[in-house]
Amino acid sequence: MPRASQRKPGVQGCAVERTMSLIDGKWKIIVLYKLLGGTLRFNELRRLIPSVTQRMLTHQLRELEADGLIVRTVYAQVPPRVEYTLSARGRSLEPVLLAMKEWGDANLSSSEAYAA
Amino acid sequence: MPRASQRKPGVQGCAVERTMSLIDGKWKIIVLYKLLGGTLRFNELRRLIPSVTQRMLTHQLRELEADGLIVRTVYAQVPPRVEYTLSARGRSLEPVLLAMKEWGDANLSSSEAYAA
DNA sequence: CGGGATCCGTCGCGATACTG
DNA sequence: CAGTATCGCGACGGATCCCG
Repeated sequence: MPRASQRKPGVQGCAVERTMSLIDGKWKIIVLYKLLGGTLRFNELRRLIPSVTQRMLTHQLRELEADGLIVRTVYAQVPPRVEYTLSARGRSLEPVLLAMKEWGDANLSSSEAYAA
Repeated sequence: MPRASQRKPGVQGCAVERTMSLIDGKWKIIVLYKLLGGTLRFNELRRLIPSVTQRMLTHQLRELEADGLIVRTVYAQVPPRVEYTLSARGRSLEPVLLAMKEWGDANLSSSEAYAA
C-alpha cells in the first residue's frame, strides 16, 4: 500500500481502506502501539523497535505527525530532546490496535497456524 | 510492508506486527471486508473493487488463501466458477475490520480532518 | 469466466555516512 | 540525541496478451 498519507481525496473508497492508508508503512502500527504506553523519546522508540533504522523511524514518525496521529514536541536543549505522544486522534485508534493485538495473540500464538 | 505472507518466524516481534503482515497488501482488507458480507465470485469482487486489476486481485486472493484467511472453491464447470469465502480464521478478523471501519467513519468522515 | 505469463515502472525501505 | 543526505535494490503493483 504505497503513498501513505498522500491520499487523493476522490480516489479512496470505503472507510476501512482510508483507515489502512494511515496505518500502513512498515512500522507505524508498532510505533502507535508502543506509544499507547505513553510518551516516548526518539531513541526510546528505537530501543523498543530494534529492527527499525533511524531513517525509517524518522520517516514514519513524520507521516504519523502529518496525519495528526501523534504529537511531536521538541525541547530546545543542549542535548536535543524530542518526545512523541499520541494525539487524541491517535489515541482513538486504541480499539483498532488492541483488536489487532488480541487477534494476533489468539491466532498466531507462537508459531502454530502456519499450516493453512 | 513487503513480503506479505512470507514471514520469517524469528524476525517478527509483537502480535500487532504479525497481524499487520497478514493484512497488508494494497487490497487485502477491502477484500476481507467485502467477504464479510458472504461468499463472492472472482468477478463479483472485481466489480465491488473497481480499481483493482485482476492480476493484483488474483495475487492478493492467493496470499489470503495461503495465510488461511479465505477459502477458494473451484467448480469444474464449462463456464469456470470460483468462489471465495472467509475461513473461520478470516471471519475471526471481523472485530479488527469493524474497528477499522468505525474508526474511519468517525475520524475521516467526508474530507475533514485533513488539516493536521 | 477466471485466471496465468511477461514486461516494466515506481517507490518503499535499508545501509551508510555526515551534522547541529 | 535526533536527526538529514545519498545511494541503490527489489518488492509491489499496473498494463497487456494469452489460455483452458
